[in-house]
Amino acid sequence: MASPTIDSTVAHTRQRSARGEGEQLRTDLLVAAADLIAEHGSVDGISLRAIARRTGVSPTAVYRHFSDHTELLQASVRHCWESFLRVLEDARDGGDDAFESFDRCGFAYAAFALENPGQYRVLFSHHIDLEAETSVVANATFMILVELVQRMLRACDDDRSTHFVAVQVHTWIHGIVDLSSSHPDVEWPSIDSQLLGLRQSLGLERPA
Amino acid sequence: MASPTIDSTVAHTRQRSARGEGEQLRTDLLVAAADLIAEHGSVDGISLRAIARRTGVSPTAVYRHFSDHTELLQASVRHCWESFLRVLEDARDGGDDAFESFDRCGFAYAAFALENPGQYRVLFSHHIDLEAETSVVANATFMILVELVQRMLRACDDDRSTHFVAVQVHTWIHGIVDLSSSHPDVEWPSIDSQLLGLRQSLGLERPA
DNA sequence: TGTACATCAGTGAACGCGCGTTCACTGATGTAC
DNA sequence: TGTACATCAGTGAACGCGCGTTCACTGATGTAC
Repeated sequence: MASPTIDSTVAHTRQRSARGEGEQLRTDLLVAAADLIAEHGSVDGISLRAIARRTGVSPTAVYRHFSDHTELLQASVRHCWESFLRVLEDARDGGDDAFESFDRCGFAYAAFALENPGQYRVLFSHHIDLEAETSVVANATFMILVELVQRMLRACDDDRSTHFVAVQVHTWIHGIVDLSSSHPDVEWPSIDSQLLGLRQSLGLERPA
Repeated sequence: MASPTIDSTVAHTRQRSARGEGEQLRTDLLVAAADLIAEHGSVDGISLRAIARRTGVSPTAVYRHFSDHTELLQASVRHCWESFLRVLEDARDGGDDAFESFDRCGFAYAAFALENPGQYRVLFSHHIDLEAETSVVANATFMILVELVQRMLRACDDDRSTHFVAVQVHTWIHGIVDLSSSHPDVEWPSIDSQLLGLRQSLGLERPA
């Protein structure tokens, strides 16, 4: 409840970047921050000093790349969104069929959330003042879904509102993965059967 | 992102409880903690001193009722669960018809979550080591749902698994209210239309 | 080819702050005699 | 009816800690001449 020590791991090993390679530290800090967020399950309580420690660098080195603690956390949230978007794009682009893309995206979505519950929660379950650029990325992930739903509804001659159905898919899948990852002790039905139930209940099946 | 000052409000007004009324402070602390959790949207970062300040009492007074910071937060989470359970029980008991009870509970659930987003998130969207007694309360809320689903399925001669359908209802409604309250800036369909869509998609309609 | 200098990627000490917790205390109120 | 005392509901000062941020610095490396 009160946060246990979360950053005992120190990277003693890091050696100073070569001249001109200073940007490497920026990336290293974002990755360390994302890891800490993932472990902690929240962006609150992730200190600048803990991120620096995890990266193997003094707290003051952070200020060479970020103007303050807040900017570092914001950049790291954006980093998480970009990872998530890439996962969904890859799943979508694994083939041309909309129904198969939908299934692949569903599994990829669930896999990301269950493997990175802390990061996922930061993306969707925590009210954060996003920078504009992050909102753009967040919107792009939803547009992947909207597009797939549109292609499926067309293939079925189904005249439901694309946006409404996309919201239904999104709210439901979010509920499934958020509850599963928040309450791993509960015996949930398998993710596969839940995603199948979702697709059937929402009538998103390939026409016969 | 970095927590803004959240506890500027100090209750100067509180006067010392009368002799024998010392337990009043315990309740006051739980309410103050729940309020702070609700405002902050997370249990992390809610300090014992902030709770004492909000209650109008010195930090040391807390130790007359709780052994430490963690115990205070745990008790306050349990307090939130009990409020939530009471809301659902009241909604369920507003009439005998299972289908109407289901609708009342759905609205009550959504109303609680949207009016107390911080509290709701603490209940469902944050992995916490619950004490045993809190788990009992949490289970009781799910059993309300299971029971209602069972009555509806029976009325429909529907042989689907009660538990599976109850999980479907739970995951979906959680997704709806969690996303709505986490992202109030997005233009979601109305809660009413989303709950209606849920009930229709899951085939929980009164037989004709 | 040698050297002075600028640049770069950081470090380390120090600051003021809020935190959880401890300790000894205060002052009102009920109770025993 | 008066008084000594126990109990109760707190308070206030102090502690050591980790925090975000600042400041002046270091030492390696590239570059101009």
